[in-house]
Amino acid sequence: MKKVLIADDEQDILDILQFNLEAEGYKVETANNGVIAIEKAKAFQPDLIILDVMMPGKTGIEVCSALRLLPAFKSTLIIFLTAMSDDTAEVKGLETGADDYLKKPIRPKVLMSKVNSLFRRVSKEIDHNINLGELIINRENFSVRYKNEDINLARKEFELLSLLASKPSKVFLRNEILNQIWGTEVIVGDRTIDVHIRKIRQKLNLDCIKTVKGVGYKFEL
Amino acid sequence: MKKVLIADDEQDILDILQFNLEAEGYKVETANNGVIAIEKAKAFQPDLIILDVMMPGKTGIEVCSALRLLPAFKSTLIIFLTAMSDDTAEVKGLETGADDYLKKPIRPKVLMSKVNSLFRRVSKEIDHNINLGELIINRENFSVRYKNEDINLARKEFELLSLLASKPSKVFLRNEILNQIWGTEVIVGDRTIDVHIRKIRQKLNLDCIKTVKGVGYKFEL
DNA sequence: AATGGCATTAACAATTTGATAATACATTTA
DNA sequence: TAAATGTATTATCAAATTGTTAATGCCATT
Repeated sequence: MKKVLIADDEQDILDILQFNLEAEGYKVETANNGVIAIEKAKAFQPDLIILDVMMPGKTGIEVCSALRLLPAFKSTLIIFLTAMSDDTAEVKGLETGADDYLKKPIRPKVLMSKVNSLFRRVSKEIDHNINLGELIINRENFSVRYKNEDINLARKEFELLSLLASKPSKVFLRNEILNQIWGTEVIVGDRTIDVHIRKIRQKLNLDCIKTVKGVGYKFEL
Repeated sequence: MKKVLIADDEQDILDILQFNLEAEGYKVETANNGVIAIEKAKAFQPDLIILDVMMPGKTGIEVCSALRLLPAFKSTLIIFLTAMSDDTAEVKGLETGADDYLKKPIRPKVLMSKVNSLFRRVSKEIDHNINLGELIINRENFSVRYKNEDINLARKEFELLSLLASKPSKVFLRNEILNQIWGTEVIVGDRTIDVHIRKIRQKLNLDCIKTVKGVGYKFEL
């Protein structure tokens, strides 16, 4: 079940949004201001955050920028709520890294169609992407990003990392790995895997591949 | 979701148009005059721009001409709003490169039918154009423009570039490429793709085709 | 028939990648 | 502690892959 966090200083709006979202099966949390929104976001780990732009204290835009700095919120969906009056807010909002915006007064149907279509959009991308906080593996682009920097992995290295990361915490036996990546035909020596593992560790400079002695390897952040 | 920019100096008109467009699921931005319209157009990158002809400062026609000079707006839809009185405006407007015009007073139903039908018309053509900032690929005329200069690509070169550019960042496997461009019947040698790639790189003089060794090629600006 | 443009191939150079061996290190076991 | 076992690291070489250039054959046009 998808989780949505709503932040607005008007209780009415919170109620309306919460009602509608819950009616469609989303799990909802609310926050009355920007500071609380950030706290709740960290605790609740929502898939979508709806942020009012004008809030006392921290504005929605500030909340958004703050969250985007955290790896856990790199790819969280964010929608802004703006009052009719603020004109430039929209442009600025999208630049800050929001995925969409919504103008007040809110019409539930418009809201829900936006929310649903955002989730639909993301669910298509999910096939190709393994998203692990600061580490993003994209099978379509054969790319690996860590802390927003591209890591250049060779083919076998990529396949190996990709395999391990596809099921974090699962221990892959050396045999399993050989079968998955090298196939049953090719026969390679024992040290081959180690060497590739080492290169990945080196390039990634991140201790995410654990050795399980006598058994195999596993991916774990 | 399609993006629409509306420029008019009358707030009433902006409100009416915005309301109707958003009700149909368009993402809307507004501008009160020509200068702001141009700024917003650049930032917002709308799919459709609705321009009032009579605006203080820059007229809609001037805005249109200015935008059409920029490659990013070569194929953006533009609709003019004209008062009953201006007679010649329509003709002039279409000459400047507008796709349609609308007479005031505006009737929402007429507006929406025009907008929708324009998008429908374009959605058929959209296959023909790939627009990537300074690089414009037009499948209809087999033409490629880079920085407003025509690049002359041979057929296979064009198809290849066109394929890669159709999904920037996606890595196309050599097999995929062969299937898409040469089909399954024809069998060509291994170096054929490379040679074409090289020629494209040479002619485009732009480092946009990346090699992913052992995998394939991808387009990336 | 001659020309010019294009697609393909051949041949070779350059580069990248993968596998292995040799060695060093770490952990467990006797 | 010494031996045994398993893994890490490094250098090195072989193999695979791609880049480049020139040459060939084809086709349409003149």
